[in-house]
Parts: sequence; structure tokens; C-alpha cells
Amino acid sequence: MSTTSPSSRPLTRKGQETRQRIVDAAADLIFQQGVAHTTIEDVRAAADVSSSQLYHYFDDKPALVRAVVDHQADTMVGGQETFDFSTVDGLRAWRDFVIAGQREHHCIGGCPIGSLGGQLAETDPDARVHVAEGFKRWEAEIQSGLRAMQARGELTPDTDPDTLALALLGALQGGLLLTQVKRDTKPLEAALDAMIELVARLSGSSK
Amino acid sequence: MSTTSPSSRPLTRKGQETRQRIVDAAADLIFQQGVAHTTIEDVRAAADVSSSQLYHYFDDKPALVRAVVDHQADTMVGGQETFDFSTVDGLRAWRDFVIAGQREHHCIGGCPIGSLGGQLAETDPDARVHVAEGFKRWEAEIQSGLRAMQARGELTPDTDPDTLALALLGALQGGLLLTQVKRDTKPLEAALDAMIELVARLSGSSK
DNA sequence: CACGGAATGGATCGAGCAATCCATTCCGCT
DNA sequence: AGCGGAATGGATTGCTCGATCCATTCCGTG
Repeated sequence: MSTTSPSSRPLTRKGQETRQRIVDAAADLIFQQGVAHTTIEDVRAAADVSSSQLYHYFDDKPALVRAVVDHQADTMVGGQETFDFSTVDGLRAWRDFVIAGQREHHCIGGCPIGSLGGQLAETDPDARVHVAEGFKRWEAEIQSGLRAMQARGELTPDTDPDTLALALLGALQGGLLLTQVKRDTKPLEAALDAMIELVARLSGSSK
Repeated sequence: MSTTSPSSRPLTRKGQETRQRIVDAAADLIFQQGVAHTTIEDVRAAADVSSSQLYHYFDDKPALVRAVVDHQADTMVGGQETFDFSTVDGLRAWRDFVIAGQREHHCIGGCPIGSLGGQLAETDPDARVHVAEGFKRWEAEIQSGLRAMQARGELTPDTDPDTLALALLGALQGGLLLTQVKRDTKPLEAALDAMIELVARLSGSSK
């Protein structure tokens, strides 16, 4: 995706590795403690680089954050494409996967992209756009699944799969937020189950 | 609610007014620019008080933030109780109200409580609990509506109104987050419409 | 094998900001 | 009146943290 480097400076193999190490470390730290509480010094130490390297690969902190946003979007979207959004069973499998992930991490961190969105939307317009684009890519995954479902005639013709995809993503985000705040997976389960129940009713007509 | 003042110091009438002015100003600023980007100096200027007053009424910044969380929860829960969550029409009216609100504010800020949750969940454990309690009060409003709906026999007996309330709140939160990030009310509309559609199907059986 | 740009190290600067401190003024109560 | 605690003002401090700077080392290329 977008590069977010100082005027697209040429990068050697080693340079790319270092850059990647920085982004990875920053992504981890930011996921754990948020953007504001993650300092350049934290990232520097975690990535085991010098501070000048950081400014060699990124113009400033916002630029690094943008790179983290893109990185998280890549990770997130990439991690979902093994699931089949074109069947109700596929959706349920995805649901189980997401919930298991939250339980594993003790409901900490929320959504890697969504939480960034909440933190950056009003403070970094540029980053907000990156988050929005990340969500758009994610939506596209779900959309294609639901469209396939409809093409197979398993979704009533008068439902818009794109809108439904948006609603599904919304339920996921809200469920993750509530789960993060409450440290309990119930909200996430409730939101996803409800949404999938609707999809089931829109496809199989009855229960 | 909780007081969050320096060891519950006695407050005169004037003192309460000043304290309230500080919380109001802080809530506004934080809503617009987030917790991290709102400085004590910002609040001081906006509330037209001296810095010592701030520390007279609040131990430190986190304490002020907690007061803001409670204040937003009060506002939010208070603002919802005019709506009737016990009928599908009532839910639709609420939906219209929320969406109109977002449109009015150009989709800026997201949910006054939810966005605080996302910003504070991993950095301020105490604040996280306050946000969780705010959500709990909010849930209670929705729950009582759905319970009434079920008591009237307009909701299938095998649906748990509390879980449904959680899902509804989740859809709202996720819809608001996506709407905030995309600067477009469509996600919020999609999420709420989908959820209300489910409620409708769980109550009226058809359509 | 040397030339140059990329990569790295680390010291340092300087602004922003939370928090403290010491007065001084206000005001309710007896 | 006048005592005492609350309320207010504003200067100041101390530190965190983003960002800059100047070397020095690495390494691919001609």
C-alpha cells in the first residue's frame, strides 16, 4: 500500500528490514498502549534501532502512525481472507474465530484498526483517511462473500449485500469496543450472533 | 454518581459551579480533540479558571478525565430516556434521532462515551471501569424497553432481551465508529437498520 | 578499490505540558 | 467583626518526548 517514507527514498534490502522492524514494533506497542502513550523512544527501544534511524525512515511520528495503520489494515484484511463470507456456516466460523481471539488476549486491545480509528479520527485527518481505506478493503472482502451468497439465490433479492456487509462490520466493531471496555466477550458474541441471525433469516427464510 | 474530587472536599455553591464549568469545558474539548490532545491549559482557558483551581477540584488529569466520563454518561443516558425502546416504531424514532445528530455534527466525534472507551481502555484502567459502568446504565435503558416488549408478547419468548440490548448497543457503537472514520452516516444507518430489522422479525414474525 | 549514497549511533536541543507552590481574595458562620 | 476554610491567581518548576544534528560505518556499483 502507501509508502509513508521520507519522499520515497530508495531502500536497500537491509533498509526495508529495518523499516519493517520499526513498523512491527510500533504496531505492537500502539496496539497495547495506544498512540498517545507510545513514544518514539518506546518504539526505538523495542525495534532496537537508533532514533536517527526512525527519522531516516519516517518523516515524523504521524508518518510512522500512518504506516502502522496501513500495516494493521494489511494484517487484518489478510487474516480474514481464509474465511468464507458466502455461507452462514462460514460466517459462524469467522465469528468463532474472532471471539476465540479476543478471549485469548483477555479482551485487550479491541480491533487493531478500529481502535486506531477512534484515537486518530479527530486528531490526524490524514490517518483517518488511511483507516477509512483500511475499512473499505475489509468491507470489500465481506461484500464479495455476501454477493456470492445472493448470486446463489441464498439471499433475498431485495437486500443490498453491500449495506449488509457494512452492518456486519459495524456490529463487529461495536462488539469489539464493548468487549474491550467490559473485558468480557459477551457483547461481541451478542452483536455478531444477532447480525448473523439476521443474515440467516434473510437467506433461509425461516430460522 | 461518583465524585472524583480531592478526597471529597466540601464544596460551596460557587465551588460546585466552577467545578461544573471545568467539567463541561473539558468534556467539550475532549469530545472534539480527544483526551491526549486536550491539555490542562486548554481546559483552563476554556473554563476561564486558574490552573490552581483545576488542581483544587481534581487531583490530576486522569481524575478530571474520569469526571468527564461520568458526565458524558449522564448526558448520554439522560438524553435517551425520552425514547421508547419497547416498540419497533420507538426504535426507529431513536434511530432517526441518532442519525440526524451525526449528520448535524458532520459525523465528527463519534459516541461521547464510546470514543472515550477506545482512548482510555488500555491506558487508564480506572477510567475504563467508569466507561463500562456508563455503558451498563445505557444498556439498562434499552433492556427495560425490550423486556416490556417481550412482556407484551411482542417478542418471541426464546429471545433474551438483555442480549438483544447488548447487540443493539454494539451495532450503535460500531456504526458510530465507522461513521466517524468515514465521515458518512451510511454505516450507522446500515448497522441500526439491520439490527432493528432483526428486532422487527423477532417480534412481528413477518416483514 | 574507491566513490557515494544508504544506514546507523548517540548526543542534544527545545517546546509543551502536567503539576507544585505561595500568595491573596472571597464568603459563610458564630 | 473577625475567624477559618474555601476559592482564586499566576508564576514557576521539572520533566517528558519529539525532533535535529553531526559523525561514523556499511555496502553496492562502476
